[in-house]
Amino acid sequence: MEAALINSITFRDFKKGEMVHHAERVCTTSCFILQGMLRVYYLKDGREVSEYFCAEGEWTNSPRSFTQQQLDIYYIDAIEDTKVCCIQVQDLVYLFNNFPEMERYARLSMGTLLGHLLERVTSQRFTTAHEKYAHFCQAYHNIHHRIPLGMVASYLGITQETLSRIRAVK
Amino acid sequence: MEAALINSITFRDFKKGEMVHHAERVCTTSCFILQGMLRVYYLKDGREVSEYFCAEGEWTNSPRSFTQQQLDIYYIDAIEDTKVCCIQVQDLVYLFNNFPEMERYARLSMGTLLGHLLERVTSQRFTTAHEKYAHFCQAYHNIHHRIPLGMVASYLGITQETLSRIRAVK
DNA sequence: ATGATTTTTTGATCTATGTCAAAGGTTATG
DNA sequence: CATAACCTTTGACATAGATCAAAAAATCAT
Repeated sequence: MEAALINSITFRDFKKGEMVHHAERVCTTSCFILQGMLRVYYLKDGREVSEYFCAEGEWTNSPRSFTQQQLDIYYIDAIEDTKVCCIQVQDLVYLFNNFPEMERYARLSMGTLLGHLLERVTSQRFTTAHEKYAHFCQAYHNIHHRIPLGMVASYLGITQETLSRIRAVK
Repeated sequence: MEAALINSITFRDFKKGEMVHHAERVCTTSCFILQGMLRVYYLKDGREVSEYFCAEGEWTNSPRSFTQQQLDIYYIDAIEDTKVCCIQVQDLVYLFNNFPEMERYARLSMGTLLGHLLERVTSQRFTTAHEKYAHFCQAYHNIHHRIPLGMVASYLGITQETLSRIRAVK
């Protein structure tokens, strides 16, 4: 299995601000971040809304587009110079079909992701902008300071101005 | 595999208002709803906050508690008289270990669930109470009228009063 | 470095939604 | 079938956070 895995992997570098995935294409690549940071976002009324941020040690793709091989709303870009290794969806399918332990790995890591998302849904309701920001800092504990304020604001669903004021008092 | 599956399954009935799962226990059972409706909720400042609703054809449990076998914040109750068939976590583990196709089924249905959750996170930001309610009606198209107003309000993170007014104008 | 972008902060309003309170409806129970 | 328990609606008022505008600070490119 190791050999099959190693053969499927390629390396890529992205400059800060460079596009990693475009919403007009089906996502066929999943990136494992070695260094740097990627942002998954979409456009709403012409504005970029950050969906989430991925840093070292995380797999990044446009989830529904990658798993279902169809179009979705998400763009991905690099918010720092970033080094990744990539796997193509067809190689991953091959691995799933030939190595059942991969299937288990995927199921378990999806379970973890699901837990995080559920927690986030929870944190978004019945909470003030302050509480949302506090939760964000906790969820992204050691990387939150690497993300520009405007992106954090759109992630939280509040305006830049409000977030700026929140940071000022804290 | 069919035999193994059938032997693991038991049937249960819940009356409207009856508790299905208590947050003080680890969740060891997953319920497949044959008829009726269950609600997953948690307590915030003594109030019940609905996390989501499950109807016919869906598996219901306390997600992190069931998959990680640890405590979590969620309670589950029946909001209608409900008939379910249940599987115990240890039986499911057995099936996963002995029937790789089960593993795949679980991974794929998790992927679907993940997509839904992501969409929900999206819908919670930058939307007015009106938009949130409209999205809810869409997401729960043919079952939303079966859910009491107060529960819908807490699901959306708005007050009952606001939801009542939204419904009035529409 | 130095001017040009871009990002963040600050200030002055405005509005959607929350809170509190009470009255109507509806459903369950002895 | 009556009374209690619960659920929904309506009203008056308060407030967190949005919007618009512009200054200040930080970052980028020549």
